[in-house]
Amino acid sequence: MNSAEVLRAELVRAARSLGASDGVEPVVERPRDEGHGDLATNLAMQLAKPLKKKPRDVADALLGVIDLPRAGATRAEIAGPGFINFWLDESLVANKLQDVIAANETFGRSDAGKNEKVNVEFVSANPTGPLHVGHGRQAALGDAIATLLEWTGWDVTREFYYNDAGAQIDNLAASVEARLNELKGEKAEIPEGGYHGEYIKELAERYAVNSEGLSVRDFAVRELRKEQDLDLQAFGVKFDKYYLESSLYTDGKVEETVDALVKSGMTYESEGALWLKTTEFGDDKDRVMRRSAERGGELTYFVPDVAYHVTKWKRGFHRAIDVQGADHHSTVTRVRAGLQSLKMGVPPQYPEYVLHQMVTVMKQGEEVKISKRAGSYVTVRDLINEVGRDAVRYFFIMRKSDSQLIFNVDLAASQSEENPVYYIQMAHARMCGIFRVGEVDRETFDSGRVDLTVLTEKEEQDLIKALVDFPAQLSSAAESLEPHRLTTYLHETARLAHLWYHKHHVLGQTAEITQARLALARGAEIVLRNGLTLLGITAPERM
RNA sequence: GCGCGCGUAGCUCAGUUGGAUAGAGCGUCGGCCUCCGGAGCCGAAGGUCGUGGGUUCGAAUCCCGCCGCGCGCACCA
Repeated sequence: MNSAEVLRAELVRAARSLGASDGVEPVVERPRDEGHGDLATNLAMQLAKPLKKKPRDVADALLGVIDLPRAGATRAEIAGPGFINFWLDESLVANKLQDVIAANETFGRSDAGKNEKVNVEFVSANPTGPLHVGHGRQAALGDAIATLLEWTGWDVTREFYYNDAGAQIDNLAASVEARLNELKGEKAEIPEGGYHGEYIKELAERYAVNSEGLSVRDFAVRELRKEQDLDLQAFGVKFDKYYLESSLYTDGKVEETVDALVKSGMTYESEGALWLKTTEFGDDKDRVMRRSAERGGELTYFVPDVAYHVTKWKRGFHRAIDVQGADHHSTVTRVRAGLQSLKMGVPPQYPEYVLHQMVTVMKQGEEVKISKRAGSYVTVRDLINEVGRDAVRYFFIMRKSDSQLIFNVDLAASQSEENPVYYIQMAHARMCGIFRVGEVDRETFDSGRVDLTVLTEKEEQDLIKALVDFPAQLSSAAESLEPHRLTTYLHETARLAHLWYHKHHVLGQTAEITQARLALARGAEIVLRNGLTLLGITAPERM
């Protein structure tokens, strides 16, 4: 139990003894303003109405029945409209640092997920070209979310869904064909909606030299998948499962789903097409599942998508998270409507979606729109080559996914403290540096017998509190599926570490102080390292 | 036009799920200083949280209207 939980338990007991109902859930949090103590509760304000008393009177009464030592506090006072602020025993706070060091690389882990299975699907690019910056944001976001869930006790599967069956692939094949014709001296006629990038020409050239007995289509898909794999490798993202859309057709899963939907009674025929009543589930109009004969009679794209999500459910994932660009927003209602129509006991909010807004790449104050190879867009590879994997990862998750992201290439590439990645890595390297210069082995450093209560400087207390708060920050980031909370936290913690470092020397003090400060440096190093590695960013020992 | 998202310091953005005097970095201005690890450290100025209402003890946060930006609105994916 952490200090907040201890306090909350005591508050519940106190509230009951005042005659509050059993359902009280006092909010205990760390106040923004440190003048307001280490922890604060709004309990008195919550109880004011049911008890028909003024908040401050309730607070008074509560203080009368609260057992401070049992709550882990040394002092409490009523403030503002009726908050009760608590000051924790400083020695307790300092001793929390022991926990950080003892847990080391596992510090921050929790078991909220109870080892239940969750599927995180991200990137899911069509194999029609190199990955673009949007995919990059998705890769960084999805991978970070997956890791956050792992750290909070979920059994995570990272999954990539290849749309290798639809019209996009026809366009791809036709585009390569056009370039092949060009090689034969004919005029290249790239179809409408086709692909114009330089890489298409390269594909055609390679195919012309050695087709390996494959069709243009199969060859192109294979090569581009290989290329995307390399992009992901460069980015350090690993998937547990690649799911091919085409397999849904060959396994008959798509037709199964169509049949089941028809049987559910949620479909109807109109104008020669088959429709799904998505309006029953909040859509603004019903959607076509199967086009009429005169339009080709093919299934629309969201049908295999429904079939795909059925497999997720059947594969035992009772929680699924899809990370997608916000431009695919319209699929959300359709996929959910399909799953609901099937009445398989899938919750209405399944799958959960994390949608991200667009990425704008800026270089020297100007927007960069194209890359040489891809033509119409900037690739992930371009960015990685230019600023490095760490910076790309960090920059892609440092913003809330639902706000647009401006990727400042110059800042990401700079080796200065204005660059947040560099700033955090530098803080970590500094902590390591202390040990290096002091010739103390970090790994075997034993803080067990060190008296940490001598860490009474303001900067020390601030840093300790931040370090101890890491698991809570991590949990909240995981719960809300918002990795940016962690980057914000890490930046702030790095700031506190820099501040402390500049103000107080570790080496060359009395043995007592040096030992205690080494423990603090070790704790900071651990938290920064865990945070960075969790996000797929390296934590160098020197820079 | 309809749906979704966004609008917070000059700029880029946080804001602990409704809490106390709204924060950080960069930039600007004014001082220090070379240290275990380096164009560093300290301080100041800077805000009607797009706007107008509502909900309540309390709103940047929730609800409604309006303004601005982005995305989506096919028998495309």
